[in-house]
Amino acid sequence: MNLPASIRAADRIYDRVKAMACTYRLSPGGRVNEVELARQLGVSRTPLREALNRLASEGFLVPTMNKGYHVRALDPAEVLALYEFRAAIEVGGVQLACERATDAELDGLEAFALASRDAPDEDAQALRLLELDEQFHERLAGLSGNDEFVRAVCATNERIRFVRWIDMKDRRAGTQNEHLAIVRHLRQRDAAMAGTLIRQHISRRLDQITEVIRIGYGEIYTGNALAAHVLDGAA
Amino acid sequence: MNLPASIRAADRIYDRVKAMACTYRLSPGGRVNEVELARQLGVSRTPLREALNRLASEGFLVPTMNKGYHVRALDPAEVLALYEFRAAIEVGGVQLACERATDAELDGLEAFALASRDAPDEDAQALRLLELDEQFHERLAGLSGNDEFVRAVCATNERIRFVRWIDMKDRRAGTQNEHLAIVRHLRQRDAAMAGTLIRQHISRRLDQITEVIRIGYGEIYTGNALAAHVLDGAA
DNA sequence: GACGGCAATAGTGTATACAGTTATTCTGTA
DNA sequence: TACAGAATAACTGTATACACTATTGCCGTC
Repeated sequence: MNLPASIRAADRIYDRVKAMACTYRLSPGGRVNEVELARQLGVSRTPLREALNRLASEGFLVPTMNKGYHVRALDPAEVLALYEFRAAIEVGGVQLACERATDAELDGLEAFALASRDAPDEDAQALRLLELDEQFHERLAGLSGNDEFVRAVCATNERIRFVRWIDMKDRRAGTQNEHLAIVRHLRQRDAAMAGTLIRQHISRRLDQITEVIRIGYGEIYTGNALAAHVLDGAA
Repeated sequence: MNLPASIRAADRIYDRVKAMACTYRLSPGGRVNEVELARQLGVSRTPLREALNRLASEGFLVPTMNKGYHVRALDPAEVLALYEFRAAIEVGGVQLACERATDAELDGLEAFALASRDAPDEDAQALRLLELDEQFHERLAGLSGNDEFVRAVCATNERIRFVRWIDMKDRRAGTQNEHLAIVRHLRQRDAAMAGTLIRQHISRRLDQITEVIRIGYGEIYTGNALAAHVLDGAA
């Protein structure tokens, strides 16, 4: 009854290509060359196309008739839409969590937020902060007791990961304290306030997204400042 | 036999297989036999696998290591979760619509709801009602001005279509009047009330889902009572 | 008859070949 | 030189072949 580690080539490269799309090592707007990419990844086109397919239906790639796939461009309007969508999901999830989460679960989440806030300095890199932030939100969504919320949160997190990573760079503090505030209102079973807080928490930097994306494009085109590998396994 | 003449085979059969999964012509829980299904659809396994892949990442199928895909079973808990999720999305979308929709757009939606309510009798089949219902909700989501909401609403609609179809059979009236009430509160820019109404509208029959699913299983296993083709192009 | 191992079968996952479509280069003409 | 159009190359979409895994049926042992 042992579950062998996933040996499917399609699964392996799915993660790699997704990482490449998230970090924009595949240049945004550019066309994906299947033969070239397959060669680069050391597999044939068949499993690669499987991965591209899944990525397209998740919104990372855009299929074009008889011209394969294009990497979705870094579009401010779209990122904004994703932030809005994420806010709606998380507010909804928090309402359910407020009804359903046990005190023990909330204790666990509070401990996580506390530990994240007091993490040692060497962990205070933008990447590490982003990772902790994503984990908090995913765990929070999990307290809704509804996996659809978790899946939706994870999916949107992946699509805005790059932007949030850029954003994290000059947003050192505050995040974890806001997380703590949310958990504490949940423990008081104050759904309305928790919902308001998480909405603010997500919307706070919404007006700066366009600027962040401008910076992001700079990072992309100034070469390896992106440190291509760093975002690969963030979640 | 390689004829990508007009459109991609993968796209064609994607819709067909999705319909088969939605209507449970592919028996829920059962394993999908690729060679058999490909033969049945008149294509090779390659485009079929592409379709199966997309359906898996959309939640219609469940991939299993070295055993292909299984049709997702009709699980009450999961349908419940989808209803909850849908409620959260639509409530969020309505808040945005309340801020952004023009009076003209709301007029249009109201006209649609009115026309739906007063549709001629021969249109009052469960399928037709479901179709109108889905369209209303998708148009409503569209007024949020955020395509992510639309996509999410459409996606969840597809996954609960079968259950709602069963449910529609003894829920003739009321739906359209509730739709009208929602639009009218939107026109008064009363986001709170519109949100409450749509949440109620969606949650109303939540407690009967288990029963509905039981009936659904009956329909599935009593053969063509399902009228397999009817749900195919509902949206 | 029950059970365990082994052969045979069926089925998935991957690679490769091929056909049709799009992009590019080359060539001739004005 | 500029440009149109054909020839060529590059690439995608599909079919097929093959390798490896899981399942099934069979046989012998207990």
